[in-house]
Amino acid sequence: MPISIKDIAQKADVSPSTVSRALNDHPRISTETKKQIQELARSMGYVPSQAARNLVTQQSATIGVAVADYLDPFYVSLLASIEDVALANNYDLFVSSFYRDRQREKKLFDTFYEKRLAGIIVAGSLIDDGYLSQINRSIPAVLVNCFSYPYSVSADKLSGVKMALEYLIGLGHHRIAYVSQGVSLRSEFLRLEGYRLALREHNIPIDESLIVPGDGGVIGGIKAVSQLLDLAEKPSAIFCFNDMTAIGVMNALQKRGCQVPRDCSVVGFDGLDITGYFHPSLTTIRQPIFQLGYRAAEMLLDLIQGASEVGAEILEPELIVRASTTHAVN
Amino acid sequence: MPISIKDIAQKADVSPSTVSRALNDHPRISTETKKQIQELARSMGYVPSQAARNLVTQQSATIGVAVADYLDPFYVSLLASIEDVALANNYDLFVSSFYRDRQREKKLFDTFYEKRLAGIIVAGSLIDDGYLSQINRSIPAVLVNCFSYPYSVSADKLSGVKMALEYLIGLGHHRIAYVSQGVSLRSEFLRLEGYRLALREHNIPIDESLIVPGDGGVIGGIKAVSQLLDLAEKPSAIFCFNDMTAIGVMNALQKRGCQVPRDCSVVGFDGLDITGYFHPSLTTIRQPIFQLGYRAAEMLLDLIQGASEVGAEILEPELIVRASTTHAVN
DNA sequence: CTGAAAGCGCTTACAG
DNA sequence: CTGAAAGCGCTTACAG
Repeated sequence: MPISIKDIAQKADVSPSTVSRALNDHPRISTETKKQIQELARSMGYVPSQAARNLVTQQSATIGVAVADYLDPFYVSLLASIEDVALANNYDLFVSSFYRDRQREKKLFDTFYEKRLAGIIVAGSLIDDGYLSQINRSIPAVLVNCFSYPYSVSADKLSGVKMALEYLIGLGHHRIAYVSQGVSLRSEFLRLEGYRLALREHNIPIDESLIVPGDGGVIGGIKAVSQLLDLAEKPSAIFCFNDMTAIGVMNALQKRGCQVPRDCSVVGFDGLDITGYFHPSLTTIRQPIFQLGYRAAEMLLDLIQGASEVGAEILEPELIVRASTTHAVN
Repeated sequence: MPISIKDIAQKADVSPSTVSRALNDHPRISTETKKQIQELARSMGYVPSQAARNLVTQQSATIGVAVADYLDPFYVSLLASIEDVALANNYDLFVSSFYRDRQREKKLFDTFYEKRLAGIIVAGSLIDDGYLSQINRSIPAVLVNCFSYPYSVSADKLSGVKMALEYLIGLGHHRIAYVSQGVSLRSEFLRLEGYRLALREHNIPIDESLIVPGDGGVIGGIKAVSQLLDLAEKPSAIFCFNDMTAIGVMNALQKRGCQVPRDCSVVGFDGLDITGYFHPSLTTIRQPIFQLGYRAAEMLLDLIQGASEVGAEILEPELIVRASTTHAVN
């Protein structure tokens, strides 16, 4: 049985109210008794009950974070930056992954609500706008990479994809494949849009057989390659939905005896640290992951503290040229 | 203001007790009113307050998980398997990383206790046995890879290291370097012990200059390599504390023009999926990560449900031979 | 099968 | 500056 405020009060011969005030650094309390009680509490090994506190204050000092998949390092890095801000502001984090599953994502909101969390951050949501707009009624929420949501912070996907494509086109590539996520979400839509736009602007005809589905992970990238290498006219470069996909793509190419970048250039998307250590190191579009998480947390904190409008921020991605890309031979 | 059990009671014209019973599937309640109330609750969008429930029942249905570093995929995979078990048993997870920092790890225990969590799992603890033994007084705890703790599940490090070393020795390697974690914890001690033991058994003299410190991550591996390549007599194989270290080691070797495995073999430890996609793919000792997490969660659940003894389990690792190792040329 | 009552451990107006 | 009291939203013996 944990010791309570009452136990301390009894031992200190004061009322529980006084103990509570001492422990919470309330102004209306004599410095002396405050110190005494704090000391006593420590010596008794007192640890407050969050449940009791949350119940009476009708709020909790924990922030919920739902991410699409924490087996993807992108989300883990995001988490780390959110955690930085949260901890610095005395919030803790309740983290959960919905493993790219809509049903699990929806269930998470119930869990968050049962905990009466102070606010939530969702990254990689699979739920459409209609549902998302409901969230906000009860708990402040900030979305990452879902810029249609009023409170959100996103990387400019369209611009990122165009950077990648223009870079490849500049290297002389004309047959550029795209390995998608395989699920029609906005993040997918934007990349595809950017892909088509960039090609069109450079008068490169769009060959639909070069657009193959992945699954957002390594396996999807591997499967996509076997499809692409069976094509009569193979691609000279492959642009991937994200870095995990690109890892699979590079691996599969190398397994099939196709040298990267000599025989085929590969470009990823995300800018995961780990891709810098691959051989060859991966050329990729870096999302400002740290900033994304940092701002999301800051905006959420503002919202929690009563700000009525925090807006939707869009951050610029960046092209990181490494060793997985080179000129087209022709 | 969220709606409460009282609101439902009023609308249904019954007492709050009845509502509580209906919602909790209590046996002593008529099937009809139960259904009615459940239906009503749903239609009113009722979501129970965990704080209130936890306060009155004096426990919570959430399990705390503390991991050393969730930027290391090892811990993320572990988390995923723990989550499987927890969710299947209607527990949710409160996860936190202490980023290989003792102080942060200690603070976590306070947080766990404030939440009156049902139990905790710690992986990669930096705290010594003395402190660990205190944890158990208040909250059931299971440790992962800390087999001196009474309730724990660990991979047999010593045996794993010997497998790796014997494999390399079998390939004809005599100058085998070891890149450590750089912190003297049991997990480090065991690896070093296994390293020395294996060499001694095969009458290979131990050259202390071949034992260099890493940091458990990629950067440490990179730094270690520059130290090793400056040696007059270079190693022909490098055994690494873990896979992340090995990734750094491979990268640094390749950067210095040293081909893996032709010029130097590399062996990791952990068996992370991602290392199978590197080029060359990494030979490594696979810890049974899934089993580790799965059993830890099961044991904790047993403990929570009153089991007095769950013991300390030790699981066997496995050598995965891939492409980063080959015969010594001599 | 159902209700009234007590209580979980806190916080916070309200008096003094 | 301090205390007595009420109440947060539930659960659960105790009666009936």
